Parts: sequence; C-alpha cells; structure tokens
Amino acid sequence: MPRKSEYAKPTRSQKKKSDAKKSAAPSGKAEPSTVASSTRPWSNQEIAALLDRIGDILSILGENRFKIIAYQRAADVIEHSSRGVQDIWAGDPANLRAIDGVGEAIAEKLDELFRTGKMSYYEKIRAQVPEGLVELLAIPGVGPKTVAKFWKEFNITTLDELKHALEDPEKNLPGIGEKTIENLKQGIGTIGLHTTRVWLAVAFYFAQELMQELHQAAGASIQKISTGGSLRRMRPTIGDIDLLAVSNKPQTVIDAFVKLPQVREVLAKGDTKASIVAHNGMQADLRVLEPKNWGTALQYFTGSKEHNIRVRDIALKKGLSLSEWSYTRIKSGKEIFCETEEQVYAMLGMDWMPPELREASGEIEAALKHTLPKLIRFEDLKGDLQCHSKWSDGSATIREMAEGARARGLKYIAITDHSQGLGVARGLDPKRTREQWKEIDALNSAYDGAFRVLKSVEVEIHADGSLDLPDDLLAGYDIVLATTHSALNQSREKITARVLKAMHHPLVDIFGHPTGQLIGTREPSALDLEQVYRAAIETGTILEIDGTSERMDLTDVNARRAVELGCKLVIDSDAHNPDGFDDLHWGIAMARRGWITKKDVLNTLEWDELRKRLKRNL
DNA sequence: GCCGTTTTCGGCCCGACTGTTTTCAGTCG
Ligand SMILES: Nc1nc2c(ncn2[C@H]2C[C@H](O)[C@@H](COP(=O)(O)OP(=O)(O)OP(=O)(O)O)O2)c(=O)[nH]1
Ligand SMILES: [Mg+2]
Ligand SMILES: [Mg+2]
Ligand SMILES: [Zn+2]
Repeated sequence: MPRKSEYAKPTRSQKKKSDAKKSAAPSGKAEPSTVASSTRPWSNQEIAALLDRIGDILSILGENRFKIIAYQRAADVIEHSSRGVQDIWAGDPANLRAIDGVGEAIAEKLDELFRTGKMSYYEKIRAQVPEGLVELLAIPGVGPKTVAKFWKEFNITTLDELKHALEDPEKNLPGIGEKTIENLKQGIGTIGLHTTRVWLAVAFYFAQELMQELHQAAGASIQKISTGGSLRRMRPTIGDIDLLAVSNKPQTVIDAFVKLPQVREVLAKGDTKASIVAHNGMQADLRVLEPKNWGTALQYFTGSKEHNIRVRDIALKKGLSLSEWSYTRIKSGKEIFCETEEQVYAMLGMDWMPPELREASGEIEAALKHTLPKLIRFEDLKGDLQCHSKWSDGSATIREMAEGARARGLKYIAITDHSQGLGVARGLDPKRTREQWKEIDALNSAYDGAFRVLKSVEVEIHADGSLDLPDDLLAGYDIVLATTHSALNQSREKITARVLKAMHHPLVDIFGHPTGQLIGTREPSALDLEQVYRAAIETGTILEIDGTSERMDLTDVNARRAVELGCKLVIDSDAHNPDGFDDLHWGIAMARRGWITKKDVLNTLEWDELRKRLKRNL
C-alpha cells in the first residue's frame, strides 16, 4: 500500500511556474503515483503534472532534449485545454491524437493510465531516479545537468543531503567553484520566498509601480517602456513582470533598475537585460534596446514562448532567421530591422495579432489567412449585470454604485445582492427585497432615463438544484443571476445535475461564475462544462465571465469553447464597491483571450435590447 | 516524442548571462 502522500495531487515543478495554481500543494513532496487500485477521473491539471514530471525525470536521466520538450509541450497544451482530456479520450487512444503535441506514444500511455489507473512507463523511469532529485530542480540556477552531477558524482539525492554537503563544500563537493557554492546556498535559501504565480491584477499594479519608480530614477534615459510577457497577453495569472525599454543609455537604465527600492535580490545583470526579485517575492525582468529593435524585441518579449517558436519556424522556411534583434537573411547574412510589431508580422504575410491571442492556439493560421477576429473592447460594454451594495455584502449604497458605473461609461447596472439562504453576506429576505426595489424605483425616477438600475439578485442554487427564492419573487426582478457557493465539492454527476436543473428554470437568466474557482485557493468544481454549454444553448441561459481577479470565471479557454458552441455571454465585475467596476477590464481580457467579439456578449447591448433577449421575456 | 503543400525520416527558435570549461556548457527567458 503506497503512502498516503503518494495519492496527493501531482503538482507541476515550482520553477517553471506553470499557472496550475498559486498555492499548489508543496512541490516535490507529493510525488505523483499512477499505481491506483481502480480507475478514476484525471483532471487536465493532474495529467499535465504527470507529463511534466516525466520530462523532469528524463532530463535528469540525460535523455534526448527534444523528447523532453515533447513531454513538456504536451503537458502545456493539456493544461490549457478547454476540454477534459479524459473526455476527449472516451475510451479510444486514437481520439487523443487530435490534441496538439500528443502523438502515438503519449496517446498510448494516457490510454493505459485512463484504463488501469497506472502508467507503466512512468513507474519504470521513476524507479531509475531517486525520489528527492526532482525537487532539486526547483533551486534557481540548478538544472538537470547539475542535478545529475550531484547524484552521480557526489551521491546527493535529496535537498537535505545537498544542504548538509554545502556545510563543508571542499570535502563534499570537490571541483565545484566558490561562486557556484554561494549561489547554491543563496538559491536554497530563497526557495519558498519567491512567489509562484499571482493574479493578473496584482501583477498589473506592481508593474505600474515599477515603471513609475524606474521613470523617476532614470526617466531621462528612457524613450519608451512597455510591459511584455504574460502580463501584456493578460493571462489570468502571471509568473513574473516582464518589462521592455528603449534607451540611448541602456547601462544607466539597467543600473537604476537593479537599485530600485523594491529590489531584494539581483538574479542577473548584463548589458541588455537584468532580472530581480522584489521584496514581495515577484520576479521582474527588464530588457533594454535601441529604437530600431523595438518591433522584433516587443514581439519576442511578449511571447508566448510557443507562439515565438512557431513564428520563428515559419520565418526559417522563408529563409529568414528571427531574433529579438532583427530578421537575418540566412543566405546573405543581411539584417532587416523592424521598428514595429506590424512590420515583424507583415514580413511573414501575417496580420498583427493582439497580444491576448498569442498562445499558439490558432492565431498564426488566422493571421496568415487574414481572418483574425475583431475582439471585444471595454468601450463596447453598456452595462454590468453583477454587483453588490450595502444591502448585502457590498460597501457602498446603490446610488454610489450607480455613480461608479456611470463614471466608467456604463448605462445600466444590475444590483445582485445575495439571497438569504446562503447564510452569509447578509442575504436579503423577501421583505427587505421589496424595500430595496422601492429604493431602486426612486433612484431610476431621479435618473430619468440617464442611467438605469436593474432589480436583480444573486440567487443561490441549493445542493439539490432548487433555488433559494420562491418563483413569485423571482418573477418580480428585471433579471436573475444564479450561482453556486455551497457544496462545491459535489461529484461531477451531482453538481452537473444541480446546475442543469437551475438552468432549466424559466426565471434564471444568467448562470454566474460557473466553476466557482478562486485562483490559488479553490479549484474549479467538477462541473461538466460541456453539458452546461449545451444546456445554455437549449434553455437560453446566459453564461457569465466574472471579472473579479480571483475568479476569472469563465476563464479564457472556457469562454472560447462556450462561444464556439453557440453560447451567449455577459461580462460582469462582481463589484462590491464603486472601484470594483474596474474589474470589468479583467473580464474583457478573458473574453479577448477567448477570441470573443462583441456580438456574443449581451451586455454590449442597450438594456432595452438585452431585455428582449432574456428567456423570461421570450 | 512529434510532425509533414518542400519531408513518414530528420529535423526540432534563438540569444543573454554566468562561471572558470581558456572556447563553452548550463540555465534561463
Ligand atoms: N523565442 C523564445 N522566447 C522565449 C522563450 N522563453 C521565453 N520567451 C519570451 C516569450 C515570453 O513571453 C517572454 C517572457 O518569458 P517568461 O518566462 O516571463 O514567460 P511569460 O511571461 O510568457 O509567462 P509567465 O507568466 O512569466 O510564466 O520571453 C524561449 O525559449 N524562446
Ligand atoms: Mg513572464
Ligand atoms: Mg520573465
Ligand atoms: Zn457570487
């Protein structure tokens, strides 16, 4: 019988900062096991962690690097797939080949895993490498070659053994240089101090702070500055802050950067780039270049990595080598500089792609065919259909919320204070609800058409699928949002049946924050989203993108899948105070990352139009 | 291990920074 910890969820290695989750189970300790007595559901997250782990083990074993990359790529694609890989499989390994990066070998291995709960290949290679070695890869600056050296030359197989050896390096680690020893000690000391991934909003505001600070310190030497990386692509979670600047005095800017008051540790510092770790644990990378390099550099630093690799591969086939510095004609060696990203893509016959699309998920093909979508923008939103007031757990009056929304260009909001049964958040009973309606009526009269407050509610869907409020009350609202907060750990069958029952209710207009995820805290529920999408289309229920930074629910790939199947969405802030409406920007980011255009988002309509689209009014 | 309007075999993106390997390997972005 394997130890209990071996059944813990596999987690992807800390150093790679996969956006698996912010506060994942402690890395290294929970070595995934595929030896199960029976079959069970496997989440994409777990499958990705397993493939990643295989990649780690193979790298320590010194396997062919392209084989390792193949496992890592498959892991990446699976982690960000909108559909459950086990669902795609459906009992036939051939179905798995449709997944990018999954070929015959990985398909067969996953087939065995799903059928038997065991993957012999993983068990085999796992037995060849001491268990504690993989976690050594999490030490900054330590990669597979170094780990293999510890193991083969010094018989070190765990972090504790390495720490012990470092107490007397001359004796225990002969041939390792002095600086390397220092870096190892330092690196081990910072394990756990560096953040893994943070919410988009957290990274966004910290990046603003760093850029302002850098501007104060060296503004005269900076001609241009921009974010790059996952932050510019607006991913829901961010591994580090990537900054890019143009300067005629690069060294001045780099020097100023590593001396910013936010800096705790300098990881690297050279002529064109520097990496630091801030006191808050976030890493920040800065690259500094000349104006003539801006286009290629911004394209490079924005990524994603996989997007870059594919773009560079296409360039190669046209006889061009692309780097952050320039294109180079391979035959003549002639350099071609691009000052804008448009030029970089135009060289290859591609339209410019919004950064949000650059995830190697079809955007390159669309750019070549000139069929990129016209993505929704913040300015397209006319209203917000989820926000809270003092009547329940919000901190502002309805009027203050309305003014906050109006200041941001919106024309209507739905006040969705919680229903009572939740027992939390001072939910409204029918009596208080009718009092609230009077206040809303008065406010709307005062606005006299200039703004509209809608009577709404965030009604809890009970564990059995019934709603927390009686139908006669639900009928009195302008629009009703139904959500789940309790019993989110129900089985897939139970929670799906529960949600579908609510979606079939004629007075449920929107199903909000569908998976219930709280990034870094709570995993998405086991809800079968494919069934939810079908039910949404069948019943005319609208699905929500909740833009609160810890929710992002539906998230990018799920929203994309929903709309591809024909669902209609709304993008809401879930604001609890007037500034909370700014979270609509994160919701818009998810929609844009989901390739979504204005026509599929119903709160881009005026209320009079939107009202006609609600199933209660059909 | 994956993949294919130049290939079912032979490629697989490209460069910065670090340390000590005096000409480059390892790690990272
Ligand atoms: N061509 C190429 N570009 C890369 C590679 N690795 C990273 N980049 C580019 C694209 C990335 O978006 C950018 C910043 O790298 P990061 O490691 O910070 O990744 P990114 O910001 O995309 O995700 P993150 O949230 O930080 O994990 O650098 C690579 O191996 N090749
Ligand atoms: Mg980054
Ligand atoms: Mg980075
Ligand atoms: Zn809620």
